[in-house]
Amino acid sequence: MSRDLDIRVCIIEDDETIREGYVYLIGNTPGYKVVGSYPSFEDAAKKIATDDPDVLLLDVELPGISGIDALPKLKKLIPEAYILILTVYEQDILIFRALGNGASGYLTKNTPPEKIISAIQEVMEGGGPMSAHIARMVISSFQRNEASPLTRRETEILEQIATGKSRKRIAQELFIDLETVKSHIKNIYHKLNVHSKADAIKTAKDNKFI
Amino acid sequence: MSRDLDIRVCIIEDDETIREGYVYLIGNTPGYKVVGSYPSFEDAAKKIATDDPDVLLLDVELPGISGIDALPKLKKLIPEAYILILTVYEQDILIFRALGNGASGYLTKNTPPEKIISAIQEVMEGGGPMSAHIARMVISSFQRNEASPLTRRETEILEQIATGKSRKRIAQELFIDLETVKSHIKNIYHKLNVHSKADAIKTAKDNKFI
DNA sequence: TACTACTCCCCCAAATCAGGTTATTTTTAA
DNA sequence: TTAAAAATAACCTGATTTGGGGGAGTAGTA
Repeated sequence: MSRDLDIRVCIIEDDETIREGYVYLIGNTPGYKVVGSYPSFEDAAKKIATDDPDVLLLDVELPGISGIDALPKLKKLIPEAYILILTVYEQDILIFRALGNGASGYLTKNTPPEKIISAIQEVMEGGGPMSAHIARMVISSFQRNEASPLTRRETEILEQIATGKSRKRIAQELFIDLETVKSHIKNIYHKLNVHSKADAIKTAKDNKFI
Repeated sequence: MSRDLDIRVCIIEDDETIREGYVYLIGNTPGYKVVGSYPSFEDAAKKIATDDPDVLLLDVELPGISGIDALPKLKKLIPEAYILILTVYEQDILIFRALGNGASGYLTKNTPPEKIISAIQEVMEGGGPMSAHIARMVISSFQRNEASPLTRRETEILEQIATGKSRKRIAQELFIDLETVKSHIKNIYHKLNVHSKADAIKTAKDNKFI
């Protein structure tokens, strides 16, 4: 019999073999308890709220609605639970959408069993478990392109523009003349080969200049 | 004698006791080699390029120039090396500035010795080692505020505004009338109690509405 | 039914933006 | 220490955008 303080885990995974593997792994680990396991979001939706899980292991590639799109809905059904993504995909778009939609961790499926258990433990203790490559991609998303053609001041001004501030306001806050700001902007446009704020911001963000 | 394939590690840490601790730990781990250890960036700057480290352990609170501000300069001196931040500070501003300035990992000083070793290993293999709390903070930075007062369309439009696009262009890309965009913006301003693009963007970002 | 979200219309004045050219001073790097 | 790069500022023009006021219809939902 499982104790009351067991960590309650739910699983949504369409591949039966893999799903049963997780159920077996977690069910046989002391301190953990599987309170629900489903092959799709649709199946889970009806019952998961009463399962009252602490942690949900979620596959991203599900039949019907994808795991990523299911995330916000699951969040509403079980707002207190932590959701860990388990997937074979390591595409940046998927990762960032998953994290943006409320996932608290992101593991690839080659994660060894003991690591899955420790990830569940970790997320319960306030951590954010991620596979090594995922963590690197997340960190990289914060980093700038060293080879930016923009000078320090130009970069600073373009960042300010990206916050929606007018040229006049930027001038005031940087203690320089409006004409100077305009000069910088002209130079930025020339360097990036654009003719508007929006295009400059897009180009700069795409290339990690800002 | 250390072999040629040892991972070459440098350390910049002002506290001598801690620094010597790291030197001892790493120097006595097979497969790792300490090629330099310094109490400040200024001391490191002269010699670190010839040390040719694979990984640099960097403290953020240094005498003179701070570790975070030293990061870009260190990157230029040793562009091939991975830099791991080691610190007692867990403030978000510090973390994001460090990652933005080129750090490949972020560890707190209560990290046990074996974890420091495995973090060095991990970063060499393409990972992004982070302490549990740091990882959670990084993940949280991607997440939205569920309690946003903005509707889906308003959020979408404010996001578009934040990319620098004009109302006309937003209208075209969303296939709605310019007047509709203006209506949404008025509603956004009212809800956020602001009177300009810049203030709306700032409020929305501060509160993670976008 | 009332409410919310989304859509569209009219009006207005002020402010901002994009582009051109030139030129001085300050910083940085060779 | 000198040349190059970066940052600063000026003057010009015309087109575009912005913020704010009002009102109103439609669809979907509680």
